[in-house]
Amino acid sequence: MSYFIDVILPIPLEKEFTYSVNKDEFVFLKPGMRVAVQFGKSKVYAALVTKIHQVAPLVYEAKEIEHILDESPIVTSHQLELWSWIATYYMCSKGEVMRAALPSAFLLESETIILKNDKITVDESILKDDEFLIYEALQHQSLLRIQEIMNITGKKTVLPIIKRLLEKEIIVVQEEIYEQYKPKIVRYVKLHAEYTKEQALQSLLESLTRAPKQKEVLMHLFMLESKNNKPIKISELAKAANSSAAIIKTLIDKDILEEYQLQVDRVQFDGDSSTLSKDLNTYQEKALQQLRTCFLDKDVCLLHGVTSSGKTEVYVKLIESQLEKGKQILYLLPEIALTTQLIKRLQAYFGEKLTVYHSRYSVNERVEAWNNVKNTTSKAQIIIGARSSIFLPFTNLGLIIIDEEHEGSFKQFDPAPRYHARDTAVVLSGMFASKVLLGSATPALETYYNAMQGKYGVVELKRRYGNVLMPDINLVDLKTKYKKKEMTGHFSDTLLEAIKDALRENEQVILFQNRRGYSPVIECNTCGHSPQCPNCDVSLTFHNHRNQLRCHYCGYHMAMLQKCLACGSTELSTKGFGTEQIEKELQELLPDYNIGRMDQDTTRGKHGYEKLITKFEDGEIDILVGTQMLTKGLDFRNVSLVGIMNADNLLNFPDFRAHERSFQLMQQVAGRAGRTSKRGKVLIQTYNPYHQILQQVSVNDYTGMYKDQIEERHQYKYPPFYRIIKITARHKDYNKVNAATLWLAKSLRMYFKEHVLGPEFPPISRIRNQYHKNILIKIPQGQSLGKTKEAVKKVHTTFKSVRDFAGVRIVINVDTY
DNA sequence: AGCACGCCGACT
DNA sequence: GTCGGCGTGCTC
Repeated sequence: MSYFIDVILPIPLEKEFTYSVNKDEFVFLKPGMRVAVQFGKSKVYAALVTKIHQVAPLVYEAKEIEHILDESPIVTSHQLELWSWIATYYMCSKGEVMRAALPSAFLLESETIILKNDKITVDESILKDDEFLIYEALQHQSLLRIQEIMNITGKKTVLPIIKRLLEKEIIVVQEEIYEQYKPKIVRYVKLHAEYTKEQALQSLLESLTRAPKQKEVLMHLFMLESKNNKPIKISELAKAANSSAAIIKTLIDKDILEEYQLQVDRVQFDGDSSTLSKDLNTYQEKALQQLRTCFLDKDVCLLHGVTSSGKTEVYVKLIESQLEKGKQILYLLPEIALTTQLIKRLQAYFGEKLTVYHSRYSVNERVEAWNNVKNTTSKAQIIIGARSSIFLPFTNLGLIIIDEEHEGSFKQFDPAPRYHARDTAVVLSGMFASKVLLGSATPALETYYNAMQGKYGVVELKRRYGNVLMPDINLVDLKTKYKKKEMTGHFSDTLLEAIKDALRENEQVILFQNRRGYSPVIECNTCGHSPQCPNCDVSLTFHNHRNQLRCHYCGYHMAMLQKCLACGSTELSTKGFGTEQIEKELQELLPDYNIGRMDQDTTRGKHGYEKLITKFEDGEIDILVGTQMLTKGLDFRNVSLVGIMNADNLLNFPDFRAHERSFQLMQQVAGRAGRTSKRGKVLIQTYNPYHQILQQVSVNDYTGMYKDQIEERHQYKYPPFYRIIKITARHKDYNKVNAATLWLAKSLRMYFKEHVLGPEFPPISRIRNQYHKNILIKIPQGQSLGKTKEAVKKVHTTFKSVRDFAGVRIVINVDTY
């Protein structure tokens, strides 16, 4: 009898693969366990078992597995179900989902190592030069890696050389696999069992009179033992006795002390969690009651609460009641909002029960969090994390909170799976019959639409906490300001005066400019030429700080030009402005104040972001200039003024979401102002103060914005009325991209007629020397999504078999938000 | 995705 | 002539 398993491999291939196993393995294996398998000629991967069966494959011989990696499943059946849903809905392979879902420590990959063959005596004369080099290196080193061989020979293609050496039997190769996860072991000590009797101890202490240091250590050990009655770490003892590890080692060697080891979690919370959750004010209390009622007959509810209305406190209450029921809670946040500020606040309430799952944590920490969730340990009852935390192995989920629900970063863009964590969370929640709470001051149009349609429940929270007034938002017309010459650099007199007023009152200021660098364009005054990126279709941004021209798409950079590349003129001017320029102007205008800048360039380092925030909180910075980063979940007490340097470049963004996004962004930035008793002030500089969106921002009119935008979406056939699938073709050859997309659009039109838009070049048509071109498919309500995707897949498959289009990369993006 | 195989230009 | 470029096809 033969036995087989089907596995998912972490590679972008549609198929699952079948391997053969022996009877014991057949009995032992369960879906969700990992096995190491050889795939292709040499590589070994960790594959995930999905099925155990006895159906032999028809057209090929199944390979045997290498070995089993897990004692018990590391992935639950719920997860496998969710993976399937993601793969189908977002049109990607299960392997891609697997890669995104598992902590990288679970995804072992092998590396080829080269060893010398001891069984043979080598005739060195038959070796060629590079072969000899490797042979010689192996005399000194027991093993070599491919990378090392590349360094030794100075060649890029080393595999043929290795092949020749293999044939001559001079070397052997092996695949080295390594399990990346290493449990953290802490060493403890206790008194050896022999000395637990009073008398034995007495004589021991006497015998140690001539070793005062050792006696000292022992005395401290007793002190520590009596003090807190818990295991004593070696490191702890060494510190307490002001002694060295060597002395302790001597004691262990003499069998006076006994060493033992325990496995511990890397992430441990050892603070105080005694803080009781705050009492809610009447409005919060009312919202909480409404939410509870809502959840009786709705699975998803929206909490639409203005900025600083105390949504978090409401969440805390809901979390508490889930904890009482022993359920797990998932708290999703956009990556950037996962600041220590918020985590500390929640830790104060929930302490030990809270686990943070986050890309900044090490692979080992992630594995521990994973295991804690799967084993339903109390440590991982509340998970707070960014979008990838939806992949954790929940067993008993009761509630998912999605804070800042409108944030675009919940959608993954670049590597597949291109999933939206909010929408996936709703599906995940369905598997556990749990509830989803969406929270936002500026809900996504789709969400609000669902709420209006009665699909989601909705609860409003319109008062700010402590009855702080909503900030006073004013528009500043740049056109008249320039005409009247009331501008200093990029600052209108209105804004500048307001900044000075705030500073005089010892308050802080936030200035928002949605562009980093000094200026996005450099132009020659004589011939009008402006330097472009050689790899991308954009002009280079000038960074004053480094005196460089940089491309924000591919990272290309060069020293700032002294003269025009086209005509040699030295008269170069800057067009447009970014955060750097604002910072510089401010420093000149207000030399007595400290100005900070927060953008990708200043938050690059590991704790760069953290440091800036702390500095601002501590009042070391008076004015903070920054990009989008400023908007997310930060809570600064002393900010009384927020300035938006230029609203127009937000509004003019070529995307059907630009207006919605601008509204959300400006409302969120504005929300940073005046979080305590004093009413905050917001100034928005624009050339177009009568723009509908700006008017709506200035009076906090979310509903008005919603009505206008939803009308437009309806008229122009955009979400939520139509779903969108975007298909992008990429290739370095311009003509090939054109031909390929024309072919695709034509084929798709056979199915979807007028609902196919394009092909059209995006605003930046070339990135990293690859041309991009898009086709949009709009799917009306009522049209089967499943069938639509099948049709798209069919077209894609046919496309792949067309010879002329070989090498054209196709990216399918479902729900392009 | 990796990796092998095979075909073609540009250097010792 | 080999080296290294890249296009093509396959992986249980």
